[in-house]
Amino acid sequence: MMLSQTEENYLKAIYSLAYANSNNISTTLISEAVKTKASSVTDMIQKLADKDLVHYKKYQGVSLTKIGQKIAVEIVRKHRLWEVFLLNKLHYNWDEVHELAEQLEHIKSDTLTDKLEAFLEFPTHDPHGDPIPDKEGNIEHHNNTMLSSVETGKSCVVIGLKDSSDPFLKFLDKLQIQLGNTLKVISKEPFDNSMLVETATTSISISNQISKNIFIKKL
Amino acid sequence: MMLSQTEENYLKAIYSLAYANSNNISTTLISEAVKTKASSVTDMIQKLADKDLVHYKKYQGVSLTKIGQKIAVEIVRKHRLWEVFLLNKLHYNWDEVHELAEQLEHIKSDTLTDKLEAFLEFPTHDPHGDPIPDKEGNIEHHNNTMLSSVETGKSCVVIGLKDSSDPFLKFLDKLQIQLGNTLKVISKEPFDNSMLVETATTSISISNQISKNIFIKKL
DNA sequence: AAAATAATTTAGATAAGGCTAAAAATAAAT
DNA sequence: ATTTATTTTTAGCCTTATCTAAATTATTTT
Ligand SMILES: [Mn+2]
Ligand SMILES: [Mn+2]
Ligand SMILES: [Mn+2]
Ligand SMILES: [Mn+2]
Repeated sequence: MMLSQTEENYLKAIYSLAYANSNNISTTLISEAVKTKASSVTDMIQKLADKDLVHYKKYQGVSLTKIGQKIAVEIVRKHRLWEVFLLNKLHYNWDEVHELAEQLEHIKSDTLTDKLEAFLEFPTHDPHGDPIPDKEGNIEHHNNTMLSSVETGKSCVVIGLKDSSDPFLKFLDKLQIQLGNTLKVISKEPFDNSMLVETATTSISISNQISKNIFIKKL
Repeated sequence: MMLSQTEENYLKAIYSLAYANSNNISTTLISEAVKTKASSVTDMIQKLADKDLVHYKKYQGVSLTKIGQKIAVEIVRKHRLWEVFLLNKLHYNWDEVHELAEQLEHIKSDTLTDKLEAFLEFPTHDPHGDPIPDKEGNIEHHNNTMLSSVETGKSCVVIGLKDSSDPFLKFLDKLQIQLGNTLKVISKEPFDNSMLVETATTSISISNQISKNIFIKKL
């Protein structure tokens, strides 16, 4: 099945939204994700339904079919592998790779993705900590433990981000927080749920908004 | 200036045709190069003329403007750098890289090309021996000495190909001729201008059609 | 120089993806 | 249970890149 870049972007958007929202995905949510108008989304999901890539009943929102899901995961796989390439090989920063990967994920080839994966030595996660699906489409999600849930006095390792937007990434750069860093919770402020956190080099105060967006593994 | 992939392909086609034909390029030639109908070409070259990328007078064919030429060379640069990446890093064969580079050359970024070039350690030629333009668009063409012009008894090194089509590349694979190989002309057949050539491992007969398509450096 | 042929341009259509504005359906609030 | 507000769909139009068929210009051939 030969899909346009636009169709691929819709599938990927629906996939991400379904992961975050579980039930049927609304036209409006998709329109925000692909930055277009709701009326255009209706057109496109009807087209995708004709191609059996989404389940769709008028006014009821959409969900991916088996084949739609498979294609979406392939695009996610390509996106994340290209991000690894851009960071590890071309030395981009983690806040620069997403935009370029948005283009590179649409390169069509039967062999490119697997060759790229081998060249990168089979990375398991992208620069933002998101898991990279394997060749068969299997994907190991992390188990949603956030920094906000760590008890006072306990330590943890940063393994991922819920929000990987450029501003958030730049903000973490400023705090000198990177994937793999060990953080220790010194104290928690009941008033606003902020926490004092010890990094390798210093101590910083982190708002609840931030700590709810950082995936960690407890130590 | 933000150009579509289609517009970029037209500019690149006109650039290549101009290098091979020198004078103004006809609508028909372009239509063959971009695999479309002549009427579509007329539409597009009018659009490119409006954007000052080509010089165009009705019925007189087109030539690239300074800015059109600059853009075309940038795309050629990207194409050839990606081909080097695909061959050197992902271990594709030289007959497989072109199709993928046709897609990759359209990735838009201010920084990607230069970073890719640095990562590849500033290659000067692509896998088919074609010169890679530098950052400023300077390009060193080879001096059009063909294998067919080598005298009997003399040796030469293969440095490039006039025709880099997949069938020709596969044929050279069969003959075990690669870039960098030294060839010695054993004898020439006046009747059909074929030649007997000694390679590192064996002797082969090469037709004039082939020897006219192989750039060499005399030793 | 006129006629025939070939190349090029124009005119009119189509398909993809998008938009605005209006209509229809669903959800929320009285 | 109505009314109101929100969401979704439809209808009609636009742009880009393509096509076919017809008209026009250029090039050959006689
Ligand atoms: Mn990304
Ligand atoms: Mn990512
Ligand atoms: Mn090529
Ligand atoms: Mn090449």
